[in-house]
Amino acid sequence: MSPSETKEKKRGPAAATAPTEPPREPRYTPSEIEPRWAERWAAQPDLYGADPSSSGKKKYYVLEMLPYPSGQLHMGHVRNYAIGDALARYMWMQGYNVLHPMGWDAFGLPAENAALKNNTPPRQWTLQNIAAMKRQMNRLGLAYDWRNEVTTCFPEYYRWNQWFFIRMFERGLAYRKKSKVNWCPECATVLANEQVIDGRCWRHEDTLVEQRDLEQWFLRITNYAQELLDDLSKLDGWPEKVRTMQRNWIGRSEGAEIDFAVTDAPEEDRKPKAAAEIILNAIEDAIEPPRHGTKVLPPSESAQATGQKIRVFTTRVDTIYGATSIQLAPEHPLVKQFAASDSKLAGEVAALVEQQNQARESGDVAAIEKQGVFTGHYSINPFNNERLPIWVANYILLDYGTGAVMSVPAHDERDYEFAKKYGLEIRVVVLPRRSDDAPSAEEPMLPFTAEDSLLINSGDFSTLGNQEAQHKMAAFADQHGFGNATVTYRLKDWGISRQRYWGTPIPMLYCEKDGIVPVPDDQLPVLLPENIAITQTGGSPLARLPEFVNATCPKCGGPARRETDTMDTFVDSCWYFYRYTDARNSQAPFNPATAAYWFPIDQYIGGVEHAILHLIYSRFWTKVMRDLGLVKNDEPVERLFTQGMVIRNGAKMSKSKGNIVSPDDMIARYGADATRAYALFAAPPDRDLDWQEDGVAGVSRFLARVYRLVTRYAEQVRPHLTSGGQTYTVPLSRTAQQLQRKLHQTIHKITEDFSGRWHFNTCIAAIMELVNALTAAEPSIAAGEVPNELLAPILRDLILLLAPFAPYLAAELWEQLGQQQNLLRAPWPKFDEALAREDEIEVPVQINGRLRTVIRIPATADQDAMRDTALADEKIRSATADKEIAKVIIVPGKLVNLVVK
RNA sequence: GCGAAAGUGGCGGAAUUGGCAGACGCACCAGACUUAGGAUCUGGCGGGGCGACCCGUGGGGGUUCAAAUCCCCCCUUUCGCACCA
Repeated sequence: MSPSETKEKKRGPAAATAPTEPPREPRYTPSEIEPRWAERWAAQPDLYGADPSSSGKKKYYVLEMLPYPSGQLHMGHVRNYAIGDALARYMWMQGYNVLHPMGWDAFGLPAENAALKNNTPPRQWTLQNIAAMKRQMNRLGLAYDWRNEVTTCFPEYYRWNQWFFIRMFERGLAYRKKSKVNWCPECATVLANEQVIDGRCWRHEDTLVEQRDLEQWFLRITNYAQELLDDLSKLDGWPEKVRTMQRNWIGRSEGAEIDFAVTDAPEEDRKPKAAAEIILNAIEDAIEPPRHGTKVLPPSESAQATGQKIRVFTTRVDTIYGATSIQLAPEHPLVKQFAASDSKLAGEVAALVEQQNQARESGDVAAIEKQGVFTGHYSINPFNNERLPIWVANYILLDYGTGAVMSVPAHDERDYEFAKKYGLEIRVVVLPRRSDDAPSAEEPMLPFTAEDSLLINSGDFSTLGNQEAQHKMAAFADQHGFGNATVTYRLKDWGISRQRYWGTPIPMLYCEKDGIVPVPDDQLPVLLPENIAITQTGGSPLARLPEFVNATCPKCGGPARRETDTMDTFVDSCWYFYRYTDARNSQAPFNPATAAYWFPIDQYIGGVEHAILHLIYSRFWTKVMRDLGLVKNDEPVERLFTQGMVIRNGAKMSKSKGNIVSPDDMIARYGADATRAYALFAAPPDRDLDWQEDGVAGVSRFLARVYRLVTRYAEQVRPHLTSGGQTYTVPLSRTAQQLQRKLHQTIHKITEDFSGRWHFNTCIAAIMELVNALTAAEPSIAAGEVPNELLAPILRDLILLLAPFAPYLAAELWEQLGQQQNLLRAPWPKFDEALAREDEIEVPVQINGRLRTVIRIPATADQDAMRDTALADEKIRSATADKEIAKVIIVPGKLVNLVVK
């Protein structure tokens, strides 16, 4: 027998309230109530079941982002799940067929690190963590249908990763290439572009990412760049912030590519020596001669040998007559070629790259001073046949556009800065457009970069508007074979190869004879060997297992080598939410008909940190699946909600900050209901939440008050809950009416919030107000002024309103009211506007906008009545006695303002 | 540098539309009760003033009968982007 029960018995039954003698009542003991209910719920696996064939019900798919099984839930998880769970419970009570699943993003590096540290196999470590976190979730009372649980490290799941990969390979969407890739020395693996933040690893903020040349598998996400961009405009249920981030990430820009021929023509004498060359000579003098006596070809000679073209990308082809140099990225192939025969140049470029790398470490890339080196070579502007010096510049990026740029100092900030520094010519070729469509007479402030402008000094294109000129000049280039209009994206193909163990094996074979061969479908899954010792960081552990590596080519039957890299774990989370709809399917990733019923996800909830990574990859995957004929929807997620962070003492909760609050601690002290309700009460869900333990205690006190209140009247109202309608034998007292009114106002407030604003903090505050009103009315209840016929539905509805936020307490009290029906299947309280309406209202009366008094008037009072009552008020009469009332402003039902001189 | 969001008591926050600033909770103060509890109940709680009143939503200006809310300028914080040609 628990201590609380002992106390209960000693205290005896609840007595009617008497102000002088507080009743002895049972205490609210979440530590007893909650585990009891958790056990009952666990025994009913279909309690939160979703039924696709459910007749007549509308479907609702609510989903929280699946966690990585680190071993412990943190408060960010609790907040995330408390939001989703409240919504799921509300939708159930609204009569929807709700799918609310949960799973585990179970592959990933921490399992390997843990294996290294504790000598525990990754699988074992992961499964232990899953068990621990699942226990925490159940203790929190989260309403998940575990029958659809998805664990991404199980072969039953990852075999479909492999299946999808092969489908993509067949369609040219997965390909292998050698390229410069991001390498995190700490992770000892390659990272996707999306996993590099400010040149650093997304998991290791202090670790600079290196560039390595490696053979990698890529997914051709760029094929979908335009659609991923276009469809963002359809996602009006997504936060604008996330859409903007994705737009920036995709980074579409329209422009033109133009070829500049590298020239071997000797320098013309009639042209004055360019300032650049003067500077170059000075630099030359300052630099030591090549040490090994390499033969340095004169610029013209080396160019003569090539006769090549430099292709530049520009969004401002209209300014091409203002180009005064060509700038190449230091890594541009032509630079290598120039440098091969020019060791001085090679040294200068190397110095440039070195400086750039050092600057990169300091973080602020844009602030790095622009530096360049003249190559000694020239190229020809195809529009006017001018000879332009070719430079190497540190601000040109190899992997954007063509890695080469025409420099137009008059009309580009960076080119301007560069030209000023090195004394390059600055030539104005567009002018602001005046209101009469003529070019402005004055020289504009340089650099002049405004979009709407008119061309000058641009041959046949002069006087054109620059938009028009862009089209005509690109067309001109096309006609003459030296360029074309084009579109570039910043988005790059997704590199998914990881030199790690704990991930999905890439189902590919390398055969001497047949080359790259996919593993046949009937041999899937390619199982991840589990008896492997993780002994070191780095390298692909699978490569050290001969029995894994050595395979047979399915085409020729000869020996083949297996791919030993594994897939990026973001592949796992690309489509897991489809698997939830049909998680035990062994014939296909899921049944398309079932997915078609549930998709798109109605509400997805998670942290904003996935705004790019997961949320762009999974959009891509859905589009691929659509093209494979598996799904009908273009987008996976209808509405997205990004919750704020949980912070404490001014910083995000983290081990390194030492400000972690453990959910287990909170549950042990205050219960799951209080912990969850506080997570919703302390701030609106989209804002950061400041965790204050005193606040949890406050919410816990509130729940205890509800518990005592309902317990106190449970027995007396129970018989009055069976009948359907509310019939009263006597007219309701004023107090009774007010309680009823407060109830309906609360129903209205919470129902409205669930349908849009999601300010659950004020929802819980509203329930507190309702409870305060009930408490205040207790003397009247004791005096028999509130009939049980009314008190019964008020208490019942109070429990229902509380259920999404504090499910354990709601279930407990629901039973105390004698209700047999599952609370989640009980209908949400119905709002009655007539009952919520006030009959008498307080209206502020102002004089010149300052509050002077408050009058009580019937809610139905018209403007005249409001004016008369206000003017008759004693305070107002004395305040306006010797003054002239110039004007009376009346806002019906709101306020009276007297304008007095 | 560009873009977005935010700035309200000692603290978390409230105030869908311009209409009583500070709901609700925490902390604090006073009291009641006591089987002294991680209680509970009642009252108070932006600042100033004995008072009538005055001041008050980051700062400064403006619009309005009326501004936390709208407009202009500035400051601070957070987030995103940042040599993208």
